[in-house]
Amino acid sequence: MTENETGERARRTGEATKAGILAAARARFARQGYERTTIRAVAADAGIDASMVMRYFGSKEQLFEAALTIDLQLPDLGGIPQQELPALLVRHFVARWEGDPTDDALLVLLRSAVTNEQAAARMRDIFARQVAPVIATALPPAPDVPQRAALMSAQLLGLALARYLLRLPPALALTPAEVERLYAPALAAVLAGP
Amino acid sequence: MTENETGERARRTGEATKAGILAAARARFARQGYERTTIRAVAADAGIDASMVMRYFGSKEQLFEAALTIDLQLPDLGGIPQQELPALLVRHFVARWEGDPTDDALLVLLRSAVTNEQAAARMRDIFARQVAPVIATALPPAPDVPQRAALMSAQLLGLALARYLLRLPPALALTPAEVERLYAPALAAVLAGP
DNA sequence: GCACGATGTCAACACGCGTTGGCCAACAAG
DNA sequence: CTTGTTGGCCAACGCGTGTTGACATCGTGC
Repeated sequence: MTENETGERARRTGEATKAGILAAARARFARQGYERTTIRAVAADAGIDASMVMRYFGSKEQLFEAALTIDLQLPDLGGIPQQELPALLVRHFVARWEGDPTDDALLVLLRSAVTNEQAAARMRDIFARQVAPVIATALPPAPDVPQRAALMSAQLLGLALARYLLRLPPALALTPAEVERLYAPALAAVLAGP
Repeated sequence: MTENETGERARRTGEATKAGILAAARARFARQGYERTTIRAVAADAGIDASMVMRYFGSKEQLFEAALTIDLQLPDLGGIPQQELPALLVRHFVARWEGDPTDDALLVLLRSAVTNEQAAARMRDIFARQVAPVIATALPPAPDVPQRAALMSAQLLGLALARYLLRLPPALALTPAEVERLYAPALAAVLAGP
């Protein structure tokens, strides 16, 4: 057994390969979803044999699980006035979707969550842990805060669906700034309540 | 001419079988999506052999195509005042989603459109032919009417996504009337513009 | 009666899938 | 040198898939 020493030399470990597999898997899952993504294709993208994927991740399902890890990177909304929250959320999400083209995490999650119960559960978890609390801190306490947060999330998800998944032409015709201008008031309407 | 006789095995006409296959296919596609739905499973649900499905529909893809035929049954909005349109749309869509449980058409379309380009194209077509014109008739002419219609569709799709596909608990906690009360103003915000 | 088309079953084919296990090359340690 | 570990390839297995074609059954028109 190899022992780690303090003066550890730079070695070509399996970690690099594992990261390569994960990146390839994310890209495939994002483009094709869970079912149509094959272990063989992921392995080919990563430049190794399919059996290596099994070695490092155990099974296709575990590989998928690993690819689902996501951090929405929501900013801290502690001091944000309620009026500015909607525009900020829209801007942040659009930027997140259109930012780094190699960051397929959101695409993986949304595309998979619609047909894969495992991914749907992950989505619910992300909403409960990352989205709902952040929105709740910017709102005065009320019994229907979680419901309003869910409806705001629905709006943001619907935007992503129409623009980045279905690619409705009129939705694509808008610039990010125009989306913010037209869509933020809609978030605000749910935020404020009827 | 074949007569229906009680107690005797009536041989099915081809149309009845075809309709049975289509109903079974819609249910499977709605629950499992395109990839995980197998011809054998559809045939078993319809109580016939898998080769019958091929006989009647040619291929799995053509069966899917047939299952995608959808009529949103949007009411004529000719005389509707603009103020009432959002609530009417929300009510109509929620009713359509929660109405007939055997009518899986919407579920098929939405679930498939996220991973299947064929279904996505169908969705764009439905938006362009059924949704956008109806919304446009209720609005004063403006250059950004299609964009606003697309964003309203995004909101309705997001609602369906959160409530019926992802099943976010807070979104499920709302009654249809509460959804209408909270969500219609959001549609109105997009409809009216900033 | 008899052929015929409609309705349906059955067995098989070819293929791609996830997964397994054996083998190989490099290399560090004893 | 031997031994063990690591990173990797290769061939194969078992299975389920979409799809095909040969065969069975039965009501009905000539």
